[in-house]
Amino acid sequence: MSTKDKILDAAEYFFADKGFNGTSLREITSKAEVNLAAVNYHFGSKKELIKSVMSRYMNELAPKLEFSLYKLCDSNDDISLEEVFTAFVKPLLSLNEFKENGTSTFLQLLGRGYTDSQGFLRWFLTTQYPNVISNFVNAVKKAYPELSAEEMFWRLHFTMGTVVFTMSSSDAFIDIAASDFDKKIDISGVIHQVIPYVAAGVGAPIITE
Amino acid sequence: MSTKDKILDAAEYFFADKGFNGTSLREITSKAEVNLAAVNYHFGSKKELIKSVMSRYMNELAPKLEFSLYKLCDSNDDISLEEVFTAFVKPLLSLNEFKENGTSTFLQLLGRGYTDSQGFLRWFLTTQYPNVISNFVNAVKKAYPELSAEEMFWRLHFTMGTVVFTMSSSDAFIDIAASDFDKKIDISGVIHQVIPYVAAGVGAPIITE
DNA sequence: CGTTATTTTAAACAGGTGTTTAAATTATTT
DNA sequence: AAATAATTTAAACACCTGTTTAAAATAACG
Repeated sequence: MSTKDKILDAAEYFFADKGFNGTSLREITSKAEVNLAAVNYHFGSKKELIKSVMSRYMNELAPKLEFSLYKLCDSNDDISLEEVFTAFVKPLLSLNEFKENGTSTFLQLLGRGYTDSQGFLRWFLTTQYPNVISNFVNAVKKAYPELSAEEMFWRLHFTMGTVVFTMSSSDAFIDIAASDFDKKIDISGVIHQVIPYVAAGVGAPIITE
Repeated sequence: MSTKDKILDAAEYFFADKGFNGTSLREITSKAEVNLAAVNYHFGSKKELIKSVMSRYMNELAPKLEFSLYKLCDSNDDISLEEVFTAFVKPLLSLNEFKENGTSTFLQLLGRGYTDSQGFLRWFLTTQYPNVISNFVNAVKKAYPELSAEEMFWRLHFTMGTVVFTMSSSDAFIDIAASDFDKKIDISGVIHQVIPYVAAGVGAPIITE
């Protein structure tokens, strides 16, 4: 394995668990068993390393997600919000074939990206992968055309919050759920719990008053 | 104003904006115009300072919240989930009288507490203020008795995520919304947008399959 | 082989972190 | 007013941070 890949693997491991700010380059290079200076040599800076870690996943996920959402919009049938959110499941779970624990790692990273680092990663994702977002918005529009642009704006951000927050702490939640309900759950189980929730949230009646 | 209060005020200002890890004691003491060593003298450590910042709000909020939720459960009438979440509004908004921008500051702090610092603050809040949680759970149970304990567990965590994530970035969202929709919104506006969403999410039909 | 490139290495850099110390100052109490 | 206690202060502590440097090692190419 190349030095670059060794660094990326070690970086994503710590980034997902402890956030970007909470992870030092020395932790990363020590786990990766490479020299400290290798990060700056291969990536330029820590900020670029963070981008690279996210890009590796996004480049894998974005096309699948775009296609899955596009297909849904393309048909002439009516679609439900549940179907819109279910369109995320297969692409997300396919990350487990891309990398071990890929799905939950990616979702945790996404959560970190939205809370750490004062939103620079949010900017990075929305500018680098705008089609995912626009396809998603189109699908929601088709499923719930009465939703105004403003309500859409808020509800999609609420949804983002639900998913990102849940997933960034998914390991802790899964542990608690396991001990409280004596029931083994994995990341796919959490996803199937969250879909009815966000679908109902986005599909909530429109505020009239 | 006492040194202790000056530190608390400066600390909450930076903590809300940049997180606990992202704020240094030197930033705090410099804004508070007190000596660096004052933090350790008055609070012992940074960790204890974080707890104190949170406690100041929680001690103000917890009794009001408990009472508001308790009153709702106490009546013989049927209650809706919307009513349950609406019970949070007045206590939360009353923080604005307690401190300028108290509501949004507190909610941002809460968001930080759940993502920063690997969950030690989550532990602190759930152990120090358990009655808020249990009253809340009881209210939800009364509004939606068909919900199993496990579904309740997940949906309340999803709700936590929605609120906490939204509020920790509420300033950014409010800015975007203002420029995109030409409409001035404040923290109370966001709260009224989020209630139908979480009420519908928690009230989503039960998964049978 | 010999000569470039590329990559790895140890060391230092400049700056930041939370915390502690002991002396100086202010408040309180006797 | 004198003695004690509480607070504030500047300085240092030990350690960690991302980044840079120049020399050493490895790889690629003519």
